[in-house]
Amino acid sequence: MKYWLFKSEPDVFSFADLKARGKTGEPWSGVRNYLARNYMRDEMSVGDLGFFYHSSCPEPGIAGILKVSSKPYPDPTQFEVGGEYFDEKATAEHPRWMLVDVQFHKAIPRLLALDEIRSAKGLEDMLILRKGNRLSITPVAEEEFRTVCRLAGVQS
DNA sequence: GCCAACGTTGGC
DNA sequence: GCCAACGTTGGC
Repeated sequence: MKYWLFKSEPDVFSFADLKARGKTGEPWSGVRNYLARNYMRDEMSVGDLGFFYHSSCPEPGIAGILKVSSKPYPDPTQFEVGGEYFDEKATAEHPRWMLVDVQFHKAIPRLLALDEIRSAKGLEDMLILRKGNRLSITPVAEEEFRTVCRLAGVQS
């Protein structure tokens, strides 16, 4: 089992939105970065857990816990002609972008704010804190996962 | 709105 | 294959 951090702008799609999807979950579509794609395509397994991180908003931080709920499959938005995520070089035979579905796993009692993450002992190496880090999906070490859960008051 | 970081693009 | 220019991200 691996652990991850998924970034999303809550104005666009928030942890509450994911929770509202219930067991249906949500395709993590629109990722157009190769490293983030590779994480989904090559390294994720059904049942992996991840933090849902709110970015570009008044209160950036970890808002909840999600679960990877599907195997990787082609991101359908790459085929939507005229759509925001259309990729003219992608074909059904050779899709360029792969994604997984995620679903709500567990609420956390309160948002763990970015500045708390930054000042917490044991979280110094989290990739989200790296200056200029723009990856929308980053791996999280098991120790880091447990530390965040403890700080956020989650039984893990 | 600013600015630093950094991935991508495209000319050579 | 190099590298400058450009666009995007994201915290502040």
